Amino acid sequence: MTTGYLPPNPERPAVTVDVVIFSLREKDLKVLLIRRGHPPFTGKWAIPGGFVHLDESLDDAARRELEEETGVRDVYFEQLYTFGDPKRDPRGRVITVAYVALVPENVSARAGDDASAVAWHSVQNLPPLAFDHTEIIRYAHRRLRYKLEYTAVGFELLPDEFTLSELQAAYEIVLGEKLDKRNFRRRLDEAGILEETNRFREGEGQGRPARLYRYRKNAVTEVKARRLFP
Amino acid sequence: MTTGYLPPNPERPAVTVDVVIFSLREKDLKVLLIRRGHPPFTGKWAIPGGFVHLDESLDDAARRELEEETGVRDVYFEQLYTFGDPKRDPRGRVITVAYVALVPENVSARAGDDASAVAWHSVQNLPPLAFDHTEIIRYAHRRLRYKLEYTAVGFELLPDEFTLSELQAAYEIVLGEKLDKRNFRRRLDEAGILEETNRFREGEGQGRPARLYRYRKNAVTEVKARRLFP
DNA sequence: TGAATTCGTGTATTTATTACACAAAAAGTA
DNA sequence: TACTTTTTGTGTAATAAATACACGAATTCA
Repeated sequence: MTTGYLPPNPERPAVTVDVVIFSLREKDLKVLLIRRGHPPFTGKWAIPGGFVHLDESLDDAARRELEEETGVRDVYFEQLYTFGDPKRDPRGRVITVAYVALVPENVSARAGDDASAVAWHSVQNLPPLAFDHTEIIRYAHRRLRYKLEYTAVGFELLPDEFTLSELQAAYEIVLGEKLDKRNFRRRLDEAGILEETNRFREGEGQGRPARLYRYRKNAVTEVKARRLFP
Repeated sequence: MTTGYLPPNPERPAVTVDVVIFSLREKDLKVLLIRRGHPPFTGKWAIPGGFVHLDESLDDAARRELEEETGVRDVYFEQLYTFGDPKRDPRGRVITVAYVALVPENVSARAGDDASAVAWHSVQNLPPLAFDHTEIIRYAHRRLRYKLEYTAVGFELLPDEFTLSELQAAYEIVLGEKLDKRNFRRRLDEAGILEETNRFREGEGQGRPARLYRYRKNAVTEVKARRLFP
């Protein structure tokens, strides 16, 4: 602490981070919800979150919440928006910094301390949620669709190796529209963000085995000059 | 206050809003800076901001700060990003929700309570700034360039009526590149977001007077299907 | 009245996007 | 083992969008 005014304690809002965790499951875009075990909104579904510790950055707080609920580190996440309506929490003034995270299907959820249950819910069919979490999820979904068109973020929803059909299906689920197979592949090819492996997805389906691809980590992902999928 | 845990006072961060106010002046993109009159960073330049009151929303706090420094209401502004590094303020933990605002050239700055001076500075040539404000301005500038390509936000930097050349110059300054006059005008025409007036900018230059246009308020501005200026 | 300046307009070329179909490889079944 | 079913992987022509580019008209200034 150096000199200088800071507001006395009772005048400070509380600050939380809340994380919208997306994952593709059962051919649907799902979001991880917890059933609240404490007031307010006990028994209601909510996105995971918690108070920001005094010595951790916002990103660190989001990472911590994410790991508590999924056990995973090193997944894609980014800050979404900060929600600060004075009435959004009945306990008093709570400002929340919302994050979005993308995890692949092989990541499983686990209930944290203050949740009585955890489950994946389709974004198309959300239960009534605590706080303004419905609004937050809607906002996150809009941002995800948007980012998918411009950046290579779609890979974050798939395991390390995937077939082109799986990747296309992922895009179709998030964007909510069918894509043309050949045009989709041409775009990926031009973008140069994939590398092919010598392995194939065999035995699973009943047709011809598809080649497995992997995302080139050194590919420039952010702020493409052109849309990836117009 | 209903039941439910909230962290006790000393564990809460302080929360501010800071506003990056952009304006076009002297054929340059400028940002409004205040010279700090109190610790920390007394005498250093900073973007205007202040603590969020317990009973106001974040947008309201940003609007209030904006009005204090410029005297204007009803200008374009939007939330930018929330900066929360634990070390960003030497007084202790202060999280800031950053905003961007766009004001036309006819708006003038005025020093608030805790500023010893106010001035417009070119974003190309910023003085050393307090806190992480250099980073915040950089981020805001990137977002502005980006938004300009996709939305009709450029009008917010001009007065109600403007010539097409003035509008083009505004875009060129923010984007940092020359645009083709005929292509620029065709795009505006196709977008259908302008309406022409019967008035002309006369006497000011030495060439042929240019027609004045105005932005059609009912035009759909957000999330164009196509880029406005690719 | 002529020189200088800014305004306002159209077309041809290049590039990007879209729409569309079939043979090859494997699995399942009779 | 042959036949059916399913999924993979590939190219081209038509349409739409983006770019590059020049000059006469209207005004001010000397």
